[in-house]
Amino acid sequence: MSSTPPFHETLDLTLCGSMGRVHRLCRDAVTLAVEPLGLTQSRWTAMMHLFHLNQGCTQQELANSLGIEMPSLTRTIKQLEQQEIIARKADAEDKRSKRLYFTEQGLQLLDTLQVIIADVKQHLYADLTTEQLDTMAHGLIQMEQNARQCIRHYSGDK
Amino acid sequence: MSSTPPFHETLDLTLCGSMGRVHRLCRDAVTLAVEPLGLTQSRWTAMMHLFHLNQGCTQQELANSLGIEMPSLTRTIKQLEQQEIIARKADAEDKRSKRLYFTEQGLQLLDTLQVIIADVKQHLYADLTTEQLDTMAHGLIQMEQNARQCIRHYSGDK
DNA sequence: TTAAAATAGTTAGCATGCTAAGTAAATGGA
DNA sequence: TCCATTTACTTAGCATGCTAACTATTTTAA
Repeated sequence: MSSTPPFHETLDLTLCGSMGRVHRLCRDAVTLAVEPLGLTQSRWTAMMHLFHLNQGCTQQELANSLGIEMPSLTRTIKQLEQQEIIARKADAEDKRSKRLYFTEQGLQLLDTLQVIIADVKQHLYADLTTEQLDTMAHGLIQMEQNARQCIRHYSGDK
Repeated sequence: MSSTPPFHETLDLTLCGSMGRVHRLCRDAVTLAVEPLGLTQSRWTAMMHLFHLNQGCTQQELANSLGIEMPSLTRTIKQLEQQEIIARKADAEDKRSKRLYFTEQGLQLLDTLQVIIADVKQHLYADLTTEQLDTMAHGLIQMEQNARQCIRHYSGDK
């Protein structure tokens, strides 16, 4: 027994591959469930984050919340605007900024979306205890910090 | 205290967003570290998996190991072949299959790659105990199963 | 034995992340 | 005050995942 490798070593080369795979699968599950609403992953994710940030935030704030870069968000915002789910209004104070709001229809769609996502989430978390989920969440945060430091190490510092 | 929500609830809407983010960051960290070798993420990942499968496997087997679809792999294989890191040889038994082998240079590159990845991995896992990593690995497997079932639920079964 | 179904691989084109480089507005220091 | 820097956002184009649809081969079954 003492020579058995730790379980996670057997799973994947860096755990990263598994995370990518689980990420894609969870994403696909939700996207499939919300398919009737005509939303892709990037769109429903942005909607959920906009809801949690409260309306009226800037694109920069939303991008930070999503953990993606601005250009990635620009495309999604444009689509949501074309679908008339959200509206962009120039900030009166700072003419560079655009603030984001749900339209009337957008709010209705959001309601439906929330219900569906809550349901899917239950399925995704099935058979996982709160302790397990919390351990995973803490681990993810730690790995995120490690990775960022690692990136700094290999790029900036030479 | 009793009304405090579980930690993972505060982290992200579905944990999926975090996984995607950590996945991208880990991937970037390794890719940056192996940059001198001229390899992108999909290429070094494929090399590592090919090594673990032993040479001579088919593209289908490698795709399964990587958890990606065939067309995604085709592109990567083509690049690795152009870089003369791997070679494809038609199977004598089954003319549809192509078996994958490292070239001489490919093997040398692999050696260097392994050393670098082992190093990066240490950084990425810093401050995480074996127990934590194992819990995460088990959780990921469970979530992967849940997601697959969920996808079946929303697509096939109606 | 031969036509239908399954399997290995490819090509074409979409979704979503990224970086690099550009525009317009705000800010800060000479 | 005014030019240089910074900031918010956009555009262009790449990397890597995907599905759909095609070819060629193998297997299955009538």
